[in-house]
Amino acid sequence: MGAKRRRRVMAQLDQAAQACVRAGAQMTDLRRTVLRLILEAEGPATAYELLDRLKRTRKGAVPPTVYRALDFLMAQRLVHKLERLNAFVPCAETGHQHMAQFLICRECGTVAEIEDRAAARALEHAAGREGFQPRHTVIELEGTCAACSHPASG
Amino acid sequence: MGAKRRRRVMAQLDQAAQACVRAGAQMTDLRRTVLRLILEAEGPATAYELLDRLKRTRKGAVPPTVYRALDFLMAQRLVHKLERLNAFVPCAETGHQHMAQFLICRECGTVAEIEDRAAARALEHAAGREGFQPRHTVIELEGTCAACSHPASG
DNA sequence: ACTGATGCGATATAACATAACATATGGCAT
DNA sequence: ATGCCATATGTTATGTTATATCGCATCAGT
Ligand SMILES: [Zn+2]
Ligand SMILES: [Zn+2]
Ligand SMILES: [Zn+2]
Ligand SMILES: [Zn+2]
Repeated sequence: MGAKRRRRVMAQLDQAAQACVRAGAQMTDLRRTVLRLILEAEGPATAYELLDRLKRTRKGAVPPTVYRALDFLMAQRLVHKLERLNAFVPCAETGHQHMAQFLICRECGTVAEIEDRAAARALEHAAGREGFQPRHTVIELEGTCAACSHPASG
Repeated sequence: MGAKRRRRVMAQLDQAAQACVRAGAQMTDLRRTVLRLILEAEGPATAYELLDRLKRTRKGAVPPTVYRALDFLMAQRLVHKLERLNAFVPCAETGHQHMAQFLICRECGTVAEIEDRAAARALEHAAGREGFQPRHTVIELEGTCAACSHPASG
């Protein structure tokens, strides 16, 4: 089970590297490592959690080390920041631009990235009516996920 | 011009106090003062900005003092937190429950609270499809406001 | 070689938020 | 009146998240 997942992570890293080439951006060792740590994480990872893991292989890593990598990865749309959690997750749909939307479960901590076009359109229109040009949109729904709603039936 | 605004703030404070009574919540001096500081602020106010102002009249105020008041005011839906800015604004539409939506201008810092029912419905439906029950939703559009988009025509 | 852009190292500090325990107050049952 | 509980706030300390700034190395274009 671990092997399959590792292969998937590797494939995602390669995809990400190719996307960077296409965008004229440099996927360095550091950035690739931080992205790998995020991909390998079970859920959202905070900057300092990533830093701790990064330190295992990169002795001198300090906060700016990881924040710089995160800034790059966010600019490339390879990862998203969850503002409610101050934590980072891989983009579930890299490659095409989208208005990321998240469902964050308070019970189990699970985060799901969804993409509801109707909601995105509605917000774009609402902004347009105000003459507002959105550059970055945060949409995070915090509550109870399906699994945690059901009283463990079975 | 200042007098008019002060009267409006006072009216808002009284409304807020009444809402608290209806909700069985205690609008204490401290909480009222923090709400007043938020209402008087020109724009979004951070917790530490509020703390600094609070200290002028409440000598021993420390971070927990203001964070507790903010927690109360948020629970009463009298203020919102802007997650992108770690800052607080008064609710523009107190009294009726709503999915707050914000337009945050990067240029001038202006924040507008809007309420687009179509977007809210779409997100509720999207969550429902996933079996997710939202309790709190963050919607923040960051970009350029109408005033800042126009090259100062005149 | 010179220059500018980028990536990263390294140190320090700023900004944001909470834990944990103490004290005060008021309502209420005995 | 006394004891008890809940709520609000005081108090001290700490934890967590993020940035500023300066320096060095590399590399591409000139
Ligand atoms: Zn995404
Ligand atoms: Zn859950
Ligand atoms: Zn509101
Ligand atoms: Zn503006």
